[in-house]
Amino acid sequence: MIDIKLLRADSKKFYDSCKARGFDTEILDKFFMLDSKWKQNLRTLNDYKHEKNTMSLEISTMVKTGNTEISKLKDKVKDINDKIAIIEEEQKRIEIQRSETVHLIPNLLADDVPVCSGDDNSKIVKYCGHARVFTEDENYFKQNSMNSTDYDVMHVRPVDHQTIMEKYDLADLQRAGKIAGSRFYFLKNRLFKLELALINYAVDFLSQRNFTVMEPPFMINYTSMSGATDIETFKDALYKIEGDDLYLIATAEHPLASMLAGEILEEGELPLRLSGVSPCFRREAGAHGKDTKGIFRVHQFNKIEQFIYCKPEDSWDYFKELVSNAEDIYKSLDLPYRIVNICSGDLGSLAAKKYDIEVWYPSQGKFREVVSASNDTDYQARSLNIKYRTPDGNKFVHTLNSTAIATERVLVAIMENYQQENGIKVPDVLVPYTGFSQITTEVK
RNA sequence: GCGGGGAUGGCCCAGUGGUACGGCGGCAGCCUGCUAAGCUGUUUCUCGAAAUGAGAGCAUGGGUUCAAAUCCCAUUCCCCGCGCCA
Repeated sequence: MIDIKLLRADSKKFYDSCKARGFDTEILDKFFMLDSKWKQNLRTLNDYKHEKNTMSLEISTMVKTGNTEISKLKDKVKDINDKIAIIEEEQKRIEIQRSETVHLIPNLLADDVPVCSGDDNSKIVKYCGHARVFTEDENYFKQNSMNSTDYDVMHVRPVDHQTIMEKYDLADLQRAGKIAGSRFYFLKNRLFKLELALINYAVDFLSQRNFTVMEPPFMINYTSMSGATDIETFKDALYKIEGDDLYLIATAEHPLASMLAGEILEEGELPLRLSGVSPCFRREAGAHGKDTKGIFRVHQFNKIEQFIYCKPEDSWDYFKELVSNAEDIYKSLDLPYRIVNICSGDLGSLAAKKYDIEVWYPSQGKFREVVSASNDTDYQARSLNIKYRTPDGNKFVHTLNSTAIATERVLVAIMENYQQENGIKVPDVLVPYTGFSQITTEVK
């Protein structure tokens, strides 16, 4: 959530930011309307309460001195109590409305976010790697990789991952569909082992970079979820457990962010580098018809997430650190990728800035998102009330998050980029984790 | 799931209906040749330009009362014991 004091003091910033994101600025107008009402009410409420407290004190001294003429005063206080009750009820209503409104106001944009909308307008920051590109995709590839010339031309379209999975008996989507529905899967044999290898690789990788690795709760309650996300917008994306106040997490970011809710950290504890390994559950409502085949877009996938709590003045440095950690992973896996500066119209409301890493998928002839790194500045920390102690008082920390590996998407990327005539080569860095270097029909 | 105990400011802890005691730590100042000790103040949130202004705040939500940390009801979490369980 945004800083109400800052909003009151510098409303123009917020109007500009909202416009750039394509948000309706009416919410800001609505906020100011409700806020002035709220302030007005608060004043009269406090005046009445003051009067009440004074009288109560008078009664107290009268009781002590044995004065019995207190019933008149009691009646007066009762009258005031009635008035207070009426205003308080109204104030509660206003507060709820105001808080709903405030939660709809998105974070202020960082200065270097491209102002526009639509995926195609996000700015390509960097391309890296050696790609395999089907002849027909050559122009598209060049246009979207800052004119990279580092690629092999394929004269036959590379095979898509669902075909590969079928051929080598690596998954069972049909039976998963039977028992759970579409967008679920059984991962089998060496593909499953490859997934375990990816998880272990990421865990080792992040441990070496000073992250505390952990497995978080896979379900959290409403309060935590709404603090960690923009829950009103994402309600349809989340699975709710019937009969309990629990939601399945859509990313480990949710528990990693809410775990410190309400806490005050010591300056020396920061930065706090945390990594969460968890399944992610997403309803993918509104994605009908998109990526319906295979395991690219599914209701349940595993992910290793990076999360950092830090001091406000350091957060842009840690943003770079998160992105370069992720980059180093894709470099080490030798997957061709580009980095995209997500434009204002596509940014989630928590993020001040977001970089995506997109890997080249040769069968699709497209770059597709595998990593999303955001600096949420103090927006998430304010909703969750996470501060740190400074000599000038307690201040909100900044929070940042980034994917390290979303395993299902990376498995797809490996199958597509590492395919050979009679199998899939395992990326070199993963071989120590898998114990095999090929996925073929011969061995399960 | 059952029984018992508990939750108070950054931390520890007191408080059986009258408006949060005390300590520790942190910060600021005073005192000191320096350090330590000592002394004084301060320590959460909100409204307010500010006040030597006011309000709120004792796990959460209700209730009783002129007045609730305190009494009543419900809920959450933690600890101990029992039960169940991969």
